[in-house]
Amino acid sequence: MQQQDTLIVITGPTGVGKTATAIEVAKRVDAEIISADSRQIFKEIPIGTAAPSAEELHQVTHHFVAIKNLDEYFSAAQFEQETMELLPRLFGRSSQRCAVMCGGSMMYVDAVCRGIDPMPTITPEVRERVWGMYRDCGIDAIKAQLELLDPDYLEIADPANHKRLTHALEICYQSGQAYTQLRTGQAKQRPFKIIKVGLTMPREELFARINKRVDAMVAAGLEQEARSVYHLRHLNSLNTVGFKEMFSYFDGNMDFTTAVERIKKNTRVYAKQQMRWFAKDPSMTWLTPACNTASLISDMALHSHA
RNA sequence: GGUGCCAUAGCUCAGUUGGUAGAGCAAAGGACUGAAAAUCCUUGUGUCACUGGUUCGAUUCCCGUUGGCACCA
Repeated sequence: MQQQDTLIVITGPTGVGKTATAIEVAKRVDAEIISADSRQIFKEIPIGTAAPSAEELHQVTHHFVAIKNLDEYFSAAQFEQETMELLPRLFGRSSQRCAVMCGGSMMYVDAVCRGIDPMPTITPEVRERVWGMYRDCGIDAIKAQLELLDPDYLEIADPANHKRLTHALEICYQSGQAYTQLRTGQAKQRPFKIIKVGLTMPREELFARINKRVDAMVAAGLEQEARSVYHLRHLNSLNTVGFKEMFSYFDGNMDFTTAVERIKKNTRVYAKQQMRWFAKDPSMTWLTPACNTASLISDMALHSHA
């Protein structure tokens, strides 16, 4: 029987051990790895983003790791599109017709597994127009515009979340339609089987691992890495746990020890946010990392039937 | 040993002219459809150190105990 094209998704909170598991699974099913990580995609920040090591990258071919400059725009939608284009080639190269996607960026994982509604890409002009309005006139000006162009969204939106509100207005301006009209929430059908695995472990254990990993990052030269990109600190790609705290230290707003403590804390907070998001996903199979985890996952992919 | 000050949330502290208490941080819960490691929302019961006294009522005043800090010996 012909093996069906299968995407094995390995996700879970930061620090749980996704990278190592994914590499082992990829070897077992003769697959390449797609990284679903919104920060590891950038060059120049491998330490702070806990990117796969050179050795790990050498063991299995990875995609979407260290391919963008820090000032390049990238988004979940772009990730969806590029991944969908890439996947047929990866299935074709795998004797088991498998690919592995590994990462904890929640929107990226969903973008590929379920899809995102088509929306126009915001031009720099529109972005500047809306953000200029927000800067100069505040959130109420944004709300007033939405009241005119998309009152339905204003109704359901979080009134304090300026990012959501400005984004909605950007879409309205760019598309000439209400943002709400473009949002269907409909999941796309994918032409391959998806095995979605969430790695998890007791919170206490995960937090201990996170703390330890941050210490390891510091030992590996996080401070130096952060200094090397300090001049780009205004970029979204560096609005990232591990870097914003270091920048704060460089600016004299906190001492080094405090910065490291805050990185640990913010990483823990991020991990909880991921767990919360993934917990709502009914299609997820949860596993605790153990010595047989990779073999369990490959068996799920190779022996199940769609 | 003597004198003075302190003891309140996980931590740092505020406060109650006597009617059982609240900030910051930490922590917890939640939202999320094109910047998502982003962005945003919600949540404070704790023997007010212990024992006894005064009082209708004590975390608040008084006696003592314990612990801490400072100064004097």
